[in-house]
Amino acid sequence: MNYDFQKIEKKWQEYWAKNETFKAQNNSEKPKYYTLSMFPYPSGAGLHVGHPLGYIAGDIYARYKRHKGFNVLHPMGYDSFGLPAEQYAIQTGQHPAITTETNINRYREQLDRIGFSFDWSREVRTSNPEYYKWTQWIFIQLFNSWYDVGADKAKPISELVAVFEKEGNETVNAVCDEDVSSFTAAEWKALDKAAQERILLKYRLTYLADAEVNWCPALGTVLANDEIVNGVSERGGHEVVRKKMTQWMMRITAYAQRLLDGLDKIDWPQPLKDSQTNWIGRSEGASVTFKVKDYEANIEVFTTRPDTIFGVSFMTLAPEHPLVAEITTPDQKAEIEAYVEATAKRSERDRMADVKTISGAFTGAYAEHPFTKEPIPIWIGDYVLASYGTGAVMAVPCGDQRDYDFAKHFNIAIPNIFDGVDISEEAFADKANTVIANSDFLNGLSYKEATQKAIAELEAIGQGKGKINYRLRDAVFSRQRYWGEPFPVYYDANGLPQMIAEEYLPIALPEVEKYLPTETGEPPLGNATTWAWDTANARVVANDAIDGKTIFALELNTMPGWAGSSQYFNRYMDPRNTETIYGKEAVDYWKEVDLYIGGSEHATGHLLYARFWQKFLFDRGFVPVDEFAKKLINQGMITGTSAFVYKDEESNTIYSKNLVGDKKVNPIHADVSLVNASDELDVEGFKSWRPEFKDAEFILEEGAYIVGREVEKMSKSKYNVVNPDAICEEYGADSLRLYEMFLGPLEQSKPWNTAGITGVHGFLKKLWKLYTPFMEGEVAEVAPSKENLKTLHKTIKKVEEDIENFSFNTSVSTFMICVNELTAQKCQSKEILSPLAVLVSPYAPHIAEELWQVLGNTTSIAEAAFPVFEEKYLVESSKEYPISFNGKLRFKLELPLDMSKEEIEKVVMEHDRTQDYLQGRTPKKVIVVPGKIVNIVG
RNA sequence: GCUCGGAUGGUGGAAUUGGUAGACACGUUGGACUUAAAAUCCAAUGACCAUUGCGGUCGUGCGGGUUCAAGUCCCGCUCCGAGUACCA
Repeated sequence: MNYDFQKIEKKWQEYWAKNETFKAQNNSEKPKYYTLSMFPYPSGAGLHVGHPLGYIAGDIYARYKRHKGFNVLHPMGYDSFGLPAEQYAIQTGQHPAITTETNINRYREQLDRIGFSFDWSREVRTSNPEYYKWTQWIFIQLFNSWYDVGADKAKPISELVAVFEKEGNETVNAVCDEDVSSFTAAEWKALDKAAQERILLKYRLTYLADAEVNWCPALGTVLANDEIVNGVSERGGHEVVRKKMTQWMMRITAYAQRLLDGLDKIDWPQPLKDSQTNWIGRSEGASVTFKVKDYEANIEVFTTRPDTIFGVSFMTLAPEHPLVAEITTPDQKAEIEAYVEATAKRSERDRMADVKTISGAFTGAYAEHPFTKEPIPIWIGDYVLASYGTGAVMAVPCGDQRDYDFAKHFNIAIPNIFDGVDISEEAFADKANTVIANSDFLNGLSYKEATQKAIAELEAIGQGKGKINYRLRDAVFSRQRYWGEPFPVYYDANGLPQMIAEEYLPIALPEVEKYLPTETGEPPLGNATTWAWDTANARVVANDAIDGKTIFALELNTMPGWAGSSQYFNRYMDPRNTETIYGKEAVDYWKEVDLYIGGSEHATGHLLYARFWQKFLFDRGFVPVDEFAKKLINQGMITGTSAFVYKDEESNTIYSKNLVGDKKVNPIHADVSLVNASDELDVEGFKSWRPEFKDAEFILEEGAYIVGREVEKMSKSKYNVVNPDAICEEYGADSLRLYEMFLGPLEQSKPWNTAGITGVHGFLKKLWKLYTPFMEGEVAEVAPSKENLKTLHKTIKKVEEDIENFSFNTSVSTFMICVNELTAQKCQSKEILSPLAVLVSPYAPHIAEELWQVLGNTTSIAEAAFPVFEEKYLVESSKEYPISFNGKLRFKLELPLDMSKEEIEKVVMEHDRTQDYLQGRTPKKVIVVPGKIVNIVG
């Protein structure tokens, strides 16, 4: 009987679906285990072999945990809002929902073929109204919350209002906008409703603000910082400019410290934690207030080096700093204005690309040094960023290279305040070796001592205090796009945002004629004609009904891509709940994701925002834990192995790789499916694939055309994409699963080369062969031999260790060794073959199910317990000792393991070969490590 | 520039606390089976030298060091990859 993988795989995929084998229950006697793979954006291109890598690893772990007696939750869904479907809609007029549906169906087919143990009954799609209802719901909760710094948690806004009514805002310590002024209870009560609303907006965890945003004209939307790579949009690589717009913002900065602290509690890869740490960018220092001379204004700066305060010789403001226009003297006005205008014109990208050119302008104004009272010239320069700290720095040229360069360029004094340091060539920024000089009360102190002293003195004169600053900014939450979650928001007669009551959610995405911005520059939802909120009847009505009394305009922006993905892992716990976001029982039972697998590219996007929302939901009592994923693993990328043919530049001749020599040739990508395992090209296939080369002359070597190979990113344009369907067709899903694991360590990036798959496919055939006696009829009960048991238990031990360590590649090798050994032993014992099938089943579930059935079982192997390793089968009585001389292995000697050190030395020294090597010399030393090695020195 | 990874045969990669480097596969070569091919099976396969057999020298990016013993530990470099970037 042949190994008919097509038939077997289809059979068991149908069985699992029909019997709902992997459906998870929200309560069980068993311990719970929640393993999750990051859900995909269903793109039009479908899956290539790189995509399922993490899913396969997660699936192996899920199946393993099931065998180990856990109640396993292993769901899958789709992050189905996003730009590509919308771009396609703009080009073709096709509704993104239709494109998305088609793509999802294609994904589902591809996923089903690979034999995943997903609980599809829990599938979520972020673009489904039943799902985004709850994304909108969370937005409302954020709107109705503020951050209490004292309690270090988010609280309902109603509690804040209660405080305002009782004692005003003086006692309130909240994370809020910087421009809140203080008021008493009486003053608060005297305000009208709209004025109160305006104040509350400054406290809410999501709020409207006029923000400098990254505007991408080509995409017609703003982008978050993490959506910009190298100054251009991550998607499409379009130009990004700065623009001021009213946007919904998320007060993630309230959580900066907790997001940082939480990293210590979770088992995530260090590089990922590092990039979150850098992104949050905590720095300790002081805020210092400088008075502007002859002017009623102060300049606040943040510095990490308050110890160098006596080294300040100028100040630099960002060109966008609000004080610039005010303090500039008439003489300098023209110059400053020209400079401000010039920098505004430069795109962020230009400014970044060109960090070497030093530019700036003098405002004509002076600040006053807090201690010496000396005048300090105030400059502006684009090396100071408006978005970091206060947008102003106290420049200490002797201690900071940027300040140093600026000072040199503009001929500003560079006072030296370091003891015994030469600063004629460059600034001195070494904190550890700092000794302060020429600094009044700080003289002779180290960095640490001087910092403390300086802060204390600044506090004493009321011009500064210790401060912790974060690089993390509040996140822009509005997108000027169609295909995203609509906000559950309308704008009342005062133009103030109002939340729609929870009971009327979801607010469904309206239909539009065109997916482009409107002629007046409004977002695509501006094209909707039925997009107004009727407060009296609580429903969406036509725009022409807007009367400013009971019917109002709805929000035109939509939410960003990360909104839906910041809560899906919780929703899987209770995905069909229509009453609440998830039942308390469900979320108390599953608590958090035990194992999360996904790409490292989400380090500062999805994974940071999701942690933020989780902490918020925790504060407000909606979830029981404040970190959503205990352990996280990044799967590496699978790269493609591109193939090249070499066409002569002059003629229509194409040379085989090793005949190119010094000839001038153009490498041309050949489709990898036209190349065999020996790098030989199917020339006829190539000619019909690229008809422009049908008359080309192919110069072969030894009768074949050999292509060049190069590892590149897997992409359509490089013709190196390998489709998992094709692999399933030719070798089967079990081979695909095994091979993806066999390629190398999960976390590492590695090239795909289809040629190697014959190895694992051959292994499955050999495995199948071991069981063939049971397919052909009755097999007499055979007791396992000692070798059989040793092979089996060795395998159990290794495979179990490997799975626990996520070292899936080595367990595939272990299976191969096991099957090779059992084949050599002619093993026919059910006591060996039964547990072996279970061991293999997480990796190659289809064949395992089939073999399990062949052995006479009538239930799914998924229910079988994982075999238990027993040490006793591995106990050896002897060991083949390597005998080395001066660390070099010379021969091996089989000796009993219970032999003492002395006895071993005696036997080895008396051995003929030892005497041969020593040639009469007496060794200086003999190292004997029982059970390991013997080394003779001398 | 900074931070974090990594470098082992022709290829992907093994090697637990320092203890037999190259497991397991791919590829290659030779052989068996076959009219032939495919499939399957067997053998060899780090490099170099020797070969009648035994064997020997070198070898984990480079240069040092610790040790009886180093892919593994320490110091100094080179190259490659990822992230980040005027963060005061």
